Amino acid sequence: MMEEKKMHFDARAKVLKALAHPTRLFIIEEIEKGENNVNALTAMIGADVSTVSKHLAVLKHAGIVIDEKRGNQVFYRLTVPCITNFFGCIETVLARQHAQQAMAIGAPNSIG
Amino acid sequence: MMEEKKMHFDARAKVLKALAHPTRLFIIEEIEKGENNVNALTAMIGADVSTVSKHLAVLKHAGIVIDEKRGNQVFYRLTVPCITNFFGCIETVLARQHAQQAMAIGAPNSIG
DNA sequence: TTCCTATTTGGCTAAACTGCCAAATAGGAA
DNA sequence: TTCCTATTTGGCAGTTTAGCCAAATAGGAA
Repeated sequence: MMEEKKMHFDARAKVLKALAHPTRLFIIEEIEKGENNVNALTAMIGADVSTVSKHLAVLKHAGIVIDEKRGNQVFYRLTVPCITNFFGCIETVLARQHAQQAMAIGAPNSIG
Repeated sequence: MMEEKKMHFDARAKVLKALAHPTRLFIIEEIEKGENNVNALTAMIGADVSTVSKHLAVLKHAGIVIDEKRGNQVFYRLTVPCITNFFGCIETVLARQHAQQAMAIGAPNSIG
């Protein structure tokens, strides 16, 4: 694997890694509707504030969200609007999984 | 967070987690060109065969690739064609990161 | 200043992930 | 059968991640 290509895959993998957590996906979907502060997100998620803060830090470090301090609150919003439709293909994968399961129940050996 | 929604985020996170590794991204890009067997991929990647085999198992378990045994070789291919264009948004995030870095060098406080 | 709220950081434990080696498994050829 | 190649599986050591609590930091109000 060429060195340049490898760095490219590393960079993409880092972004995906930041996305790959249910709480962080929730945060993304939530702030896609509009910016939100840590406290409000924490109330919705139901985990410790420190946990939510760290999830936000992961998203920020990956360049997915951006933060802005106003008064003693910190508001987060998406850096890129495309993140949400981004999930269309994942849904396709999931739909396929469900289809396979259904086929497996009906006809165990018919999957090619 | 509602239970139903939580399961949905869990499912999406699992797919993303499977994608979030440079070697697996390489595999995806490679077999997107056409099916490939474990040996050939291993040669390209330059890791141990067992390592590559496990990466393929992760992708398979996530429903991203499918395998087919022919003779004593196993060929892998993508289950869904969309996985590749899927990365468009990630590139946008990465481009933004680079833009931010460039701006940070030229004008440290001008990022909104 | 002191107090209160919002957020981040440090530290810890438990769990998950990675990559290698060695061994097991499977198919084809002799 | 035995041998060879292709692939998967088991296991182990090192690294990373997740989530909590406690403590530190920052801003606003009294």
